Amino acid sequence: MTEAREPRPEGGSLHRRIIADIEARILSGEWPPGRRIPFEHELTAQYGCARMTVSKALTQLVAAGLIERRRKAGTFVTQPHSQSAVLEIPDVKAEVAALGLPYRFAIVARSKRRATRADRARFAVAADAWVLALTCRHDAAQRPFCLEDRLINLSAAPDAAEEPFVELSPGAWLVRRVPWTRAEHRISAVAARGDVALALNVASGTPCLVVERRTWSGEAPVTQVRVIYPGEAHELVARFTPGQS
Amino acid sequence: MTEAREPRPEGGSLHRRIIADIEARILSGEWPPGRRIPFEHELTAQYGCARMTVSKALTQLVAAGLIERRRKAGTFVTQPHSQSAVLEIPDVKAEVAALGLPYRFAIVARSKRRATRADRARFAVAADAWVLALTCRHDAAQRPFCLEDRLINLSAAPDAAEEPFVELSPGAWLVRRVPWTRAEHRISAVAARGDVALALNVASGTPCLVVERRTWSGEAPVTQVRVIYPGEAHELVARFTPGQS
DNA sequence: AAGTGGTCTAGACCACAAA
DNA sequence: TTGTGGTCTAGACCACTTG
Repeated sequence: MTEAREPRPEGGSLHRRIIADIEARILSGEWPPGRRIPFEHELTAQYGCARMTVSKALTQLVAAGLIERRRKAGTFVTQPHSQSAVLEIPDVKAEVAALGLPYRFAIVARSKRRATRADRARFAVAADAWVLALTCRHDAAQRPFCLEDRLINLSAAPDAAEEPFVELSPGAWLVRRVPWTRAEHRISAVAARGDVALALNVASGTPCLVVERRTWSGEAPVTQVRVIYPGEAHELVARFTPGQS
Repeated sequence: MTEAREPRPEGGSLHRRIIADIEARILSGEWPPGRRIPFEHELTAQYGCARMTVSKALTQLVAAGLIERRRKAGTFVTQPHSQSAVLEIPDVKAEVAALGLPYRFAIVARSKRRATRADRARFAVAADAWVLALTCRHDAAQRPFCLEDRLINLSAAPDAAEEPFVELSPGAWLVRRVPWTRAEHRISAVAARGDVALALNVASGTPCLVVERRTWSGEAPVTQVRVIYPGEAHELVARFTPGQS
């Protein structure tokens, strides 16, 4: 049975207030890394609530990486080790729209073939697999915004072979069609050379930001893409606020 | 009272199995974006468990971004919009150690001053605030690995003024001393010029990867740092597996 | 051996949005 | 108005780890 209890006074639910309280003590330095925080039963008494409510709060703080829990020993503030941040990788169209510029894309090269040795170096597809190679230029305000060089594993996305990619760019089309379970991104800086410099309309040697993404569905590779952003203007932004739950 | 129930057969707790089941249906495409998934009371019946157990599972799937919940309407598979990935930003020392190379760092410039106009452009510190500007070169195997240009707000970290930064690099020292609540990272590509090219021992114009990080504690700025990695070799890696909870 | 966290139950009341 | 999710309770048993 549920007894009468006081109404929630302030910012939302009780377990959120517990989270906020503990988080504040950790972030202020009052509870430094390594320090044991009160046991569940102590917090239960302190907040006058059921154990499950405290447990819910602490579980979320574990997920946020602020605390660690060990049976019999207790709950401890984690030692900060490596920072992690959530990197948003938007669709190029959305990215251009966010700048308030008109967007356009065009397929500049297309080739359906059996995977070559070079293809297999980019992406672990079977030697005899059919792949679709696409090069796509994305424009913002009639100027080159980025160049996309993509390889699609046609056994994972057979429909791609017949798709003209008129309405949707290859990336947007794939994200709607093929569910993926794993992705890996690599970000690096390169100098634009030859065809790339030409397509992006920059001088050879111009530094460019490169985002390479591989996507799998289960164990099967789906696509590999290399997006090249010209010049020093483009920025990827990642933010992290610990315990934003 | 708790009735007898079957022992947990397979991979862990019941709510984890519920998570795995639903996740599998979403990732396989069986439940496409926008589709309503069973109500809590249906899942409760299906798994023969209490409502709270289902709720716990669904709450975690919300946190993972796989589903959205609307009162009275139900729970729906989210539309994929922008991909997000967790970017690990390790300490430089750990980064070099991971390559199996000997690590060393050296402070190459140090200046304590009141914030200049240029400093305030980098970071929103008060006009009369004391700041510590540091330039630090990190070496791997006796060769320049990256160049760190840092500004520390001395009102947030007063001890930094007297710290020689011999044992720990400024970044490692700060992470241990000053709790931070918010960080923002910007990643871009630039060409090495002048002093930077000299310090990194590369030709002028060499493309470099730049990671700029600003850190706050509450509303107060703590530090701003710009880390420049020379050449085309360095890569930042980010991975994403949806719903790894 | 004892005490911690991990998980689960069978209820309950409430807030909110859709019909 | 109605039915959904949001939150909470007061128990319970179990697993693990440490002393």
